Amino acid sequence: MSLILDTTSTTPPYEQLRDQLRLQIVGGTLPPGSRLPAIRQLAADLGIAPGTVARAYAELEQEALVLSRRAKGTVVADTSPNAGTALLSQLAATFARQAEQLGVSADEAVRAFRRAYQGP
Amino acid sequence: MSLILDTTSTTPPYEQLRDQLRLQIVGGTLPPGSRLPAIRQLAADLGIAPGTVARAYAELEQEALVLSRRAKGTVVADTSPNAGTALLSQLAATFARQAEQLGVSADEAVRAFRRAYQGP
Amino acid sequence: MSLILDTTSTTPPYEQLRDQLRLQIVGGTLPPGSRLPAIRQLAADLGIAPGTVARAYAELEQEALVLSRRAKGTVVADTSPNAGTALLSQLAATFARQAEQLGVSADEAVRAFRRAYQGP
Amino acid sequence: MSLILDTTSTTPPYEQLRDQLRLQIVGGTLPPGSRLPAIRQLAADLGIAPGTVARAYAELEQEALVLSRRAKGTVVADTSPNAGTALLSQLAATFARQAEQLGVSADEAVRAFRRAYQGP
DNA sequence: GTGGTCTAGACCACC
DNA sequence: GTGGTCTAGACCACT
Repeated sequence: MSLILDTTSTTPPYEQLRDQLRLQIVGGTLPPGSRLPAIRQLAADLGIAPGTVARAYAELEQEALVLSRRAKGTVVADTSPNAGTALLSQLAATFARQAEQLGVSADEAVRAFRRAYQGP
Repeated sequence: MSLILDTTSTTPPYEQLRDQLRLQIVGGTLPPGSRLPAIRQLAADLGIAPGTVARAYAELEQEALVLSRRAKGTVVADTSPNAGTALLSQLAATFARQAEQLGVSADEAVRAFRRAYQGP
Repeated sequence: MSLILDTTSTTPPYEQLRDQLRLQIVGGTLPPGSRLPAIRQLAADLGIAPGTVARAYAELEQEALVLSRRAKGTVVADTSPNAGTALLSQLAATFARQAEQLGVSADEAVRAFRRAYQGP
Repeated sequence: MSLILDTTSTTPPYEQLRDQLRLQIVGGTLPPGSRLPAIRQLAADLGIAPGTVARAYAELEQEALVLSRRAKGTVVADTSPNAGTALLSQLAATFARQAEQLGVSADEAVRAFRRAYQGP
């Protein structure tokens, strides 16, 4: 479980948490049926208040990405297969807007991306 | 001057403003020597308080991207020519990290990017 | 905590506050880990607006002399041991420039200083 | 005439000007009877507005350090011989207060001063 | 008219 | 209760 918080950012911790979990769920790193860490456990690990973790989980539940069952914890829901594609499109669009504002060509942006990419 | 605020975002308006101006400055859309809108003018246009615009300008001045002089307005400074490349690398890295967490291949991410890109 | 504002000076209050706190931090009067007064508390004590204190704290955070954490307050950071020496050199240089412009010898300036010094 | 303005400082230009002129008058670099530069001339040299220079001169006149005579310009007045000593004491006191807040001994402060002093 | 600062009070996120 | 941000309006120094 790689979850990292930047406490100096103005992005609230619950959003950082929610966004990272969403990526891992939709991308399959956290497959349907797997359990998220218990709220108190994760809060302790990250050194934040339980309410903050709870809020991140609640927002994911509202997006139907997880299910919270009393006393059973929070488990990853079955996700629609195109959720990943939709999220990727959205993230790509953000980068595209930035490149456009920078006045950078598509090819330049792609080269910068390939230089940065180290993944699978 | 295309400057848009997303009032639903949790990113504070002064950061949205600062980030967009930074892109346009290092990208050359706002060339060295050009004047930014007067604080009160831009505040009125965007429907926000002058202090919010002032803060965005102040942070850009701290990054040495602009110079603010009393009674003379705020002017784009001479920027190091590789500032644009550095910023692009950083933005590309953010997108790359997201793609990696999503478990998406570089080629898939590039395809999504090219679909979203509509620029020059 | 000795913090005094000169309301007749043209030096803005947030700078006076910042400068005094900086001296006490790098000098060790406020040791690493110690808490600064809460923003609203100090503002009330000094009879100024909270935003003014907040700005002083924000600038110190930017200099990495303090750390501000939501709901945890503002705490003195670990500072490089030569920060004090560097600051002393800078203040001594200011006095030296003034003495030079006055056309005063080093010995005269030192005598005046020793007469004024009442410290530890 | 060495007069330098720091346009980034929050100290208003008219105060910077006034303070530097005061040092040079009281210290004898500008002897009694000598003429200050014409207001418009100095303003042009420094790249500031004439009103700013006029204000600095006006404050010096109020301190009886200069005399403005219509059409004859501004000339340095006869100054009391202990003006220099008084000003030196005041500047020394400022440095002493800073050293004290820094928790630095008189000897340390003096060493730092002698290192910085390069004057006559 | 321009930026810089301050006020007084508000809401938010967090603990 | 704590810091972070925003508002709406004010005064100042400067051109």
